[in-house]
Amino acid sequence: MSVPSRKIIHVLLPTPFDGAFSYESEHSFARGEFVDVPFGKRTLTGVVWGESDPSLEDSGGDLGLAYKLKTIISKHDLPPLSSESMKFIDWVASYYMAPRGMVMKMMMSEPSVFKPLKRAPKDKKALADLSKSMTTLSGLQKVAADSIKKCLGSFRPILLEGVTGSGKTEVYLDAIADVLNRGEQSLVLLPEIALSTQWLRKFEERFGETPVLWHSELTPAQRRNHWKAVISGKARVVVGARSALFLPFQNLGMIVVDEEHDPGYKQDAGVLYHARDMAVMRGSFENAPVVLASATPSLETLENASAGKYLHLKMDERYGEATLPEITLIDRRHKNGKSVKDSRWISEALHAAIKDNMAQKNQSLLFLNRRGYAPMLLCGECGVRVSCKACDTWLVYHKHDQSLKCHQCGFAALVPKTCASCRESGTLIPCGPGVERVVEEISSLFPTARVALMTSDTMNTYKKAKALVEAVHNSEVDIIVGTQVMAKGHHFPNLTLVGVVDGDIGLSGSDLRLMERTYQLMHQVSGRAGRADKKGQVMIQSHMTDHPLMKALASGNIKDFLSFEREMRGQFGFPPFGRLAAIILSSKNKEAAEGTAKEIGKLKPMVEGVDIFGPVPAVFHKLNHAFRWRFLVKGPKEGRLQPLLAKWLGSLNVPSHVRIQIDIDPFNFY
DNA sequence: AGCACGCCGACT
DNA sequence: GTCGGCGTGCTC
Repeated sequence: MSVPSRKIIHVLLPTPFDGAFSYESEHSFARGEFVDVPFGKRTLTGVVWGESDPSLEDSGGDLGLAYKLKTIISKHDLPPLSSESMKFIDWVASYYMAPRGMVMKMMMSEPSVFKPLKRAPKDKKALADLSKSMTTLSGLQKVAADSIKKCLGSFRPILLEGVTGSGKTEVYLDAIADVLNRGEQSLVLLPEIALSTQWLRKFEERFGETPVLWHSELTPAQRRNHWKAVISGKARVVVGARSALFLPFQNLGMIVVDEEHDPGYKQDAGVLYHARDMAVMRGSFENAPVVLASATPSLETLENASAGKYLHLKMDERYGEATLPEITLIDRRHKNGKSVKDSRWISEALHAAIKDNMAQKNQSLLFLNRRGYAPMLLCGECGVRVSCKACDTWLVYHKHDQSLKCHQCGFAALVPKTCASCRESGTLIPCGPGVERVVEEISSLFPTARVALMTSDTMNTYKKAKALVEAVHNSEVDIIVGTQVMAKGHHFPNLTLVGVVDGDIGLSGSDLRLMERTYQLMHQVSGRAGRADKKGQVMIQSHMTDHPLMKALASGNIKDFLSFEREMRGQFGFPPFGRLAAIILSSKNKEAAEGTAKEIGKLKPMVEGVDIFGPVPAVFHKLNHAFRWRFLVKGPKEGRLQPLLAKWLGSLNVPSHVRIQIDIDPFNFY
């Protein structure tokens, strides 16, 4: 018999459970309130997900009321999570088949908020009035901005397409001014590295203030302040990397996803979400427009736009049909594609082009998507290659610090003096090119050139990234050697020549968007192609110049490229023409991984229109001491794969030392 | 996810 | 003899 006034409160906790835990209390709690509860031997902060009256509770049942419920300890003096935020959490969890608790944990991303403060906080300015407007928009910009403003107050995805320099940023900042007038919050998502001074300068020009920032390099105190500013509604404009999408907004009026095509929006650890896709969902819960901005929209977004699901605003009318920069294929098997004297990775044709470009005081980029000096070390004596003990990978040689690194698990060690296998010393030979090696070679080919290396190793903090970007902007660099990070969110007006050192890497990928990415990258880095002053040129060194994709690229026509890509994806039923899900099994026990994978394989459901491939050993079969097997599930665009996956995987009992991970809408097939 | 409990290897 | 490795199990 329970006293009528006692309530059962359901609290969702930041733990890997999908369901809320039940507690009792004499008090009533509002949904969304943050409360402290005892959980096992510790105290956790969770969120009130619901309340029920014990008298209405059906006897026992699935709550398992065989034991006495614990009591809620206290509640926090914070505004409750909005019901829109809670709906969003529910939805993300169900879409990605992730425990709701873990999704909510992302929204409680600053744990110190829930701990008592050691020192009194310095009362930080809670983002002053953003009002100052100094920029005038061009006619075209105004049209686009007005179209966005008309959508405020209701859900509407909008593709804002326009070449770099067409002023997309000014357009959405202008719309943000209207959101401010409505008293609502705005969120701008940028690819991680693009949170640059370039962008912030534009913002400050427009609003005379700094927005509230959210990214991985904030100090805990900053995170605490910013998180609180968001939940209290004081933060009017938030700019951040993908994780900012999970901030506890109170009244979100608009979301912008800049560089929407950037693969960095796909979270590849923990809850495997795609921030662009989830931004659209969050917008729908918040009744807010979602602006997806890009010069090179993803095929998915373009498809949604042409199907009329997204409003399509184009900013580049005055350039007519946008064209790719002039693209030349350099066939490494033929004479002018042969390496120039004293070189292994630079062809005569590319060498001549760089020389020319330098003479005209323009910048050149050598693009190679391989960090380090050489992807592998080989023993010249016994032929053994140095591999990672934890993974199925070769260790990458980084010459600058004489290290060997595993790019999968992060293992790093100094280069050994002797071969571990035959014990001979000084026999290890670097094999293949990495960016460091290209730097070395290009520096000896062009001794007077100022060469900059731009990779995640040299741009791993905002400070370093900023310095490099500014050096390029200030023309303190003649030749950039870089991986894809160099292109993220940056545009270099004097960069007019791009040499793709190994164009074949993009063709043999186990990443279905690799080709699209290569094209996007070229577009992004290849100068102001089509503008009167400087025309961009791209040279791709390849051994497969007959490959249809290469030919499509060389045609120099975006439409050719996109229709080829579209056709390929359509043919295979890949997104956006079908749905994919990957299942990854992993275990430190080799036999358990394989055995479980095969057991699950035997139970593959047979469903019309759905193909299930696998199990196959993952591309990196061994990763971090774990052995991995994969399934790929492919289904029609209409409908969802999740129910099928839940039915298939939910019923089986997997040994506890085998981990099952579901990747909905996977990006890579590793 | 944490955190504790529990059972086998190299050290104060 | 104990410290500590991480496999396993539990949390309203």
